[in-house]
Amino acid sequence: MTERMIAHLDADAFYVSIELQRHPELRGKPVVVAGSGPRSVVTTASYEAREYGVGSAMPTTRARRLCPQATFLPPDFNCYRKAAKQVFAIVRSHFEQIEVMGLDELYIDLSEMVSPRAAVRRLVNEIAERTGLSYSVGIGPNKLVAKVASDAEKPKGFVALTSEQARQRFAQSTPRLLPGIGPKTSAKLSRIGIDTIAALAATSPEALSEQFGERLGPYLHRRAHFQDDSPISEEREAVSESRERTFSQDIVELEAMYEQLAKLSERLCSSLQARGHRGRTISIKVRLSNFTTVTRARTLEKFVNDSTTVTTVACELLRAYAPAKPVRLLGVRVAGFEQGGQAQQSTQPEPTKKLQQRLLFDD
DNA sequence: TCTGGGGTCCTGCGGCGT
DNA sequence: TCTGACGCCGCAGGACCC
Repeated sequence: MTERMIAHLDADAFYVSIELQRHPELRGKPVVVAGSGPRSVVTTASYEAREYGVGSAMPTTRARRLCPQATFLPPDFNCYRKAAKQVFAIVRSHFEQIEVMGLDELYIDLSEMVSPRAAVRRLVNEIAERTGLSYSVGIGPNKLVAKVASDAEKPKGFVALTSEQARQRFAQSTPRLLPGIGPKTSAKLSRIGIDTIAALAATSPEALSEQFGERLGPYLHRRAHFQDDSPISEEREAVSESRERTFSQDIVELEAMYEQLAKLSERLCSSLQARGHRGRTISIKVRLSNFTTVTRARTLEKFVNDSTTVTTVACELLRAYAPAKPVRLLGVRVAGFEQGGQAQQSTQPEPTKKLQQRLLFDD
């Protein structure tokens, strides 16, 4: 097999950068894009705001305490989608094999190219000139190395590494740096004395399997060695779609919950119909005031996408569950879409092999 | 500190048919 | 008729990602 070469392009503070184009007077100042409700969280913070400890997914109330002088702006996803579309069009005009991972990042397969690095440098320059957006670039023999490299020198980074170089460079970093190792796995690793990527790499797959199971164990070992053979794949078919809402105040009355489920089902079904999707499994998600979250599901004989059926089933599931505490979030999901062959057999050996080609471009 | 919304995949378990 | 092994499916929860 010929040596692969993959680039990962990651936008620098994507949403904030777009907001700064509309509000140039805020350049160089702490800016936070966040929802305004009492239970909202931060979507993106400018690098100036990050110096105060503000970060993504942090409750907005906390961000305001940490950096009261920051300008808080509500997210405008339609605008961000437009900008992303423009960037993807530029990338596609120069490269054939790309994989979009969200609004602000993508992979490019450079394997067959003559001078790939120069080509990517030209690309990010062109994106900057035409859109005003800056990107950090990571290049490596696989997606894992490319992804970690793109994050290493943000903003405006350009880092190319082999797997061996990545192993050396990040040897003393926390395993949390590796995509696929989240807070839970990282904490569990720490509990057994593994606090660095080097330590994880030095642990045998067998020993890891004992702790993490037959799949995750060897997977963690490969991650630590920066081994990754997952392909660049253009598109994936969606397998489910959902709508959920956190209420600014917890709901107690069952009738009010039914009303919310009906609204969510309607929103969900109009989107399903627009996409031509129908599914057999309807589920609800209920988050109680103490933050415990439960899901309840029912699989029907027929594929459906009409809001009457979805609402009815969702309400029946809620009635059967009968929440014992006030409810802070309700969600409705339709899964098990028809067509496309039986998606049952997973062709993906990697636990993290999930390509989020989701609701990116519906305005 | 008080935790969004929209996704994917994995794991473990129990029911059921063969 | 009963029992056990096995595989499939649905369900629930968990972990992770952007």
